[in-house]
Formats: sequence, structure tokens, C-alpha cells
Amino acid sequence: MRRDVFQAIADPTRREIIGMLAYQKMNLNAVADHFSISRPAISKHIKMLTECGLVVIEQQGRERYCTASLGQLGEVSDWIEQYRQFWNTRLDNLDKYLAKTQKQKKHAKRKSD
Amino acid sequence: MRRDVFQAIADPTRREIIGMLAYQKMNLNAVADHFSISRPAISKHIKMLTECGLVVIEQQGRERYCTASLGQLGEVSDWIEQYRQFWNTRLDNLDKYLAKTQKQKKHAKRKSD
DNA sequence: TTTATTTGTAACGAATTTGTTACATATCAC
DNA sequence: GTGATATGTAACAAATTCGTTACAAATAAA
Repeated sequence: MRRDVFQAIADPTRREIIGMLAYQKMNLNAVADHFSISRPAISKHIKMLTECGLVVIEQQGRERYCTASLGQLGEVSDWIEQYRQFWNTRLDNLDKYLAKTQKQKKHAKRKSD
Repeated sequence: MRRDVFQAIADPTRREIIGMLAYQKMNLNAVADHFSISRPAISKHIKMLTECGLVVIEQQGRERYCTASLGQLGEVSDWIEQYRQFWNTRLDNLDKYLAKTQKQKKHAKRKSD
């Protein structure tokens, strides 16, 4: 099973969980209460998040308090940053231009036969 | 079918494709030659990348030249950056953090006027 | 001790992802 | 024209994801 950070943040529910746990420590049931899906489903999401280091668990009696530990997001950030030079540049504008002409070609194509 | 940028970059093959197309325009077969999986598989990956705007196609005769158009990565970058303040405040992160808060101050200034 | 609460996990199913092969179409080269 | 090349896509299969319900175990509360 793939358990990397890229995969972890691909799921919108997990991104929401991260958003909650970044600001407040919560036990698992409290997290689950914010969603319409079942508690076991949330439990699995949190398990995955802990497995890739984005959430840490602090056990207190029968409760498990979860907090976000977002340093691992650096892996994604680093991957993206290496390409930042390609954004909002002439190159990027060229790409947008090409995308535009491509659409025009597709439209023209059917008729031109 | 989910077709957002988070999902697009979750797959390692697609990240590799992005890495190749960021630096050079290539037709589809040239991309496929760099991988062990089949050409139709690559074709589908590239289709998905174009559908979420990370790759643009320029048709030239029977060939389709692909280039990366990475502005959409900003969506992921923005999502991550909102949490940067929560990362372990290492010194090398401090610069970026300060830059961000400086921007926020500028924005806040307009409201307080 | 008895009961309620918090949680993990097994077992399962549906949907999605990711690959394949086979075939169709359009274009180039001769 | 004929044949090679570049590509899209349909049809299918295997693996994975993401949810469910049911049950077990540990702890707290009565």
C-alpha cells in the first residue's frame, strides 16, 4: 500500500482532518463528529496520516489525542518549489497560448475535413 | 472521476512525467519511451494531466507535443503554505515564514485603513 | 462489579485506479 | 496508392481505495 505524503494529501477528507488538527488537539471521536462518514473510516484516515508522519497520537487513558505534525509537507513543498521558476513566466504564458490554439484547432478540425 | 491537482501529483509516474516535460517539449511516444509501462498507460496519464491543466498539448501533424504548464501547482502550494507556520520553526524555514507574514501584513493594512 | 465510552480492526463490498491488449484513425514517407 | 508511424480509445483485469457493519479490548464511571 502506498503511504507517502503525496498520497496522503490527495484525499479531501484527509486534508480536512489536517486542517482541523493543525489548530487544535482532538481525540478521534471528536474528529469523527465533524464528518458524515463513520468513525472507523476516520480511524483509518488518521492511521494513514500517522503512518506518514503528518499526525501524531498522544494516548491519554482510553483516549487518543491527535495533533498535526506538518513537517512532512516539506517533501511536497520541495517538489513543487523546484518548478516554481516555470510558473508565471514567459514559458508559462506560452503554454497557455498553446492550450488556447489547441482548442481552436480541435474546433476547426471537424469542419476542415 | 476525481481530476484535481492533488490527485494528479499523487501518482509517481505522473510526477516523473511532469519532471520531464518541465524542461523539454516531447511528443507522447518520446515520453512513453522513458517508462517500462505501455504507451496507452502513458497516454492516459498525460490525458489526466492535461485535464487538470498541468500539461498542454500542441498538435503538429500526427504528433502531439506535450509541455508542462505548472501554474496549477499553485493550488497545492497555497494549501501547504497556509500551514507553514505550524512546521518545526527551523532557521531555514524562518525566512520564508517572515516573507509570508510580511505579505499578510500588507494585506491586513488595506483593511485597517 | 457492572455499564458506558473510546478506540482498533476484521470482513466485506463498491468504486476507482492503473495497467494491459486489440483495434481504429490520421498523417507521413515512399 | 501502400505501408510505417503516432496516437486515441474501447474492453477488460488486477490492485487499491474508501466506505460500511460487527465485534473485541481497554479504560472510565456508576
